[in-house]
Amino acid sequence: MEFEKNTMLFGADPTPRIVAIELGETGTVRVYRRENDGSTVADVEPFHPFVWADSDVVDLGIETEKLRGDLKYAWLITVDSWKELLALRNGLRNAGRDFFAFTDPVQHYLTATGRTLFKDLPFEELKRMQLEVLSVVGGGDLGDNDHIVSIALSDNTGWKELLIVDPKNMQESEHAALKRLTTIIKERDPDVIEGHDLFRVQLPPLVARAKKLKTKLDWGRSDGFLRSRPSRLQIAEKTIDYPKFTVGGRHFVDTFLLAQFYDVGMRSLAGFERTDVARHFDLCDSEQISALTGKELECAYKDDSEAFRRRALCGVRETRALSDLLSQSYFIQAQIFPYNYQDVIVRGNATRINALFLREYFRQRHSIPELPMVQAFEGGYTDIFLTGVARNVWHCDIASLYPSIMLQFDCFPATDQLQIFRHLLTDLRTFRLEAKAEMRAEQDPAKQHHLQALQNTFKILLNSFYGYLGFAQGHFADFDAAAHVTQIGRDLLKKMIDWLGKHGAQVIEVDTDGIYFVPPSSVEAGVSPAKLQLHAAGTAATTENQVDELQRALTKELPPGIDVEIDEQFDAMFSYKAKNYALLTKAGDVIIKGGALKSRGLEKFQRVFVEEMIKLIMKGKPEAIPQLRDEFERKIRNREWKIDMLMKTDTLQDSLDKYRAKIAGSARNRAAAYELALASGRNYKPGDQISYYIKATPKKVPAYEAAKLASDFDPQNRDENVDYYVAKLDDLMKKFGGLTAVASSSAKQESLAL
DNA sequence: ACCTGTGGCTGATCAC
DNA sequence: GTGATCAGCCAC
Repeated sequence: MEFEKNTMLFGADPTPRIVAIELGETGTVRVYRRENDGSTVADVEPFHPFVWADSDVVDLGIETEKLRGDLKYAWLITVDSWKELLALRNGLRNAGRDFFAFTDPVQHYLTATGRTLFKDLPFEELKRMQLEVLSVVGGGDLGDNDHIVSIALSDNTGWKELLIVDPKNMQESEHAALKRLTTIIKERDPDVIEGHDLFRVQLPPLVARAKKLKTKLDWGRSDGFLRSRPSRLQIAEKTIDYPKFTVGGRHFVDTFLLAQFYDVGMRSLAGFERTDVARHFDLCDSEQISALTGKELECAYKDDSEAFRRRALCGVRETRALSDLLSQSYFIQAQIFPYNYQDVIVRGNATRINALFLREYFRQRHSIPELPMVQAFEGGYTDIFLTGVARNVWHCDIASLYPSIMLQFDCFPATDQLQIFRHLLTDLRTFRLEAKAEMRAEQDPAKQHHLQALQNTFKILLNSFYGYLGFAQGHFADFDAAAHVTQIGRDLLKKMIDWLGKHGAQVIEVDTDGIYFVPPSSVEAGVSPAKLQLHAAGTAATTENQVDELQRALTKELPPGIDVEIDEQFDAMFSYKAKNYALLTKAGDVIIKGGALKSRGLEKFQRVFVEEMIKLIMKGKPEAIPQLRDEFERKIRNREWKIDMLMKTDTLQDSLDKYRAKIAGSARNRAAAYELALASGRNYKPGDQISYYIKATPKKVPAYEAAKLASDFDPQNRDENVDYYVAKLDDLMKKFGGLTAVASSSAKQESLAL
């Protein structure tokens, strides 16, 4: 199956192996292509940016094209250069006309032509260079005393080079290193420059030093300069401000941002520094070398030691390995969406889907709608029917619930007159199944890996379509349709719950598309739920039949196209609150879900304690819990742990200025992490993490006054507030005290006991 | 300039 | 104390 032939998804122009697009001389773009011999050629192509307008503009002396259909923006104005487009936009704004236009010239070009980057280009043929700059901080942030001490470079062919600034001849040597860096970039001509925290940490000092030392960073493919402007990135609940750097004809990829995106799905990274991420993926070839920081690093540098060289090169090696893992999915997405490679990474799913809609409406010369009025709508159904411990717990869920509902019940945007939504959803679903099947059949590991990345990309896209319906900035968003989808989802789930209940199952917990329950045969009828002891029944063979039988019976209750899977069985479940539970797998592993049980907002000792306690509860040994508590208390009082067990790590969401402003305006409460960040005098930014603990104080004071940075902790002279931490332990005991023995009923189920 | 959605729990703080 | 509010994090 050649997925790339689907023009709605991949664009209508199949031009292969484009590696970059750059704005050229007036009215042109340069299209850089990779030839089969590995060289790069530049084609100069005409450039016609455009504006969608809500009315004819002949009165302004501009020609327009009337588009099909009766949607709001039904006139297309095309001009011959970027300069003209900027002038047109100003003209329309001044004339009070309503219009819509992309702000990015590359999106204009790719949308208008139907081209995308990287078609038919293996990932290995992309020229990726890694960069790591080490600086010595001589005072405040990027002060005059700061210097670059080394620039490490590598690329995906295995080449590497280390530029070290001579400490005895700082200025001249630094100047030479920067010039050499520019020369190397021009000679090796990478498509992509990769680095960890490239935008916030690596590039700003380079620019600052280059300015100071009067050397130009003309890294562009046609000699253009490095440019930057403040930008903002929303990653789940975090907002990261960063200077967005661009340079003509190349892409910047920041593995720090890739790690942030990765963690949204997995929530498994300990931190976001390169060493944290590399360690998580088991990419550290030598932790000690990599972890060499601060003073140690400075000494190693001044001694001109081998350790310094190894450390400096270790960074780019790890960055390359990280990028190998994390950037492939975006490489594929760049073949689909009309965005620059570096922009595909930072654009959200719904924004990217919007770009697909607009490209297809443009191709078909069809009018487009205005942004819809925002409306709140209800989400998925969540409920809990039983708290405490249950044994022999099964899980069932509806396979890809929202995509199935949208297709089965025709929940599509009302304004989508070309039915793009339906077509894309249908195709993506087919493609995903095919890519999965092909992947299983494939022998070559490299091709298998590619297919895996492809099917995963399809999956993410597929799951974003529902979100698009409720996306305020999507031209084809439809909040009524979104509300309809969730309404059907809630109804389906309630139907399943009813059916399970009627057939003797005990439903425990429900969330959106899945149900945890104790199967019928193991629920003892006539026992008061308050004393209900649920347990396993039957042999493995009969269980298998039971699963099939139940799954068939349940599916029969539901509309066609809605498939239920009983996908997992567990030895035990600890049900605490909605979206908060733990599972004991048949293999003996414990899976914990929910913020109340495993949030990063809890100190490590609390997370460990909760995990151990839940294990004991699920394994039927609650009597061992007081011992566990005493052991933890002893370790706290004897100060046996390293501070990482007691410290809390918070992520700064606001800038320090914004925090100050909010405090001044009583718009928020004080918080320890911000108070410490302010007191440190360092330039903390949103997205940065602060680790702190509570020190002993003569009087009881708010946490933010007793907080101390973990980095200021002195193991020789410990000052943590042991009573504070023991009290937390007892809070946990109280919190879970009533749920340790057997399943207890919630208020809703108590009526059954009567 | 940027932006998928809703639902739910907890700790910290603060006004009452 | 108690409840309200906010921020942060998590499930799906």
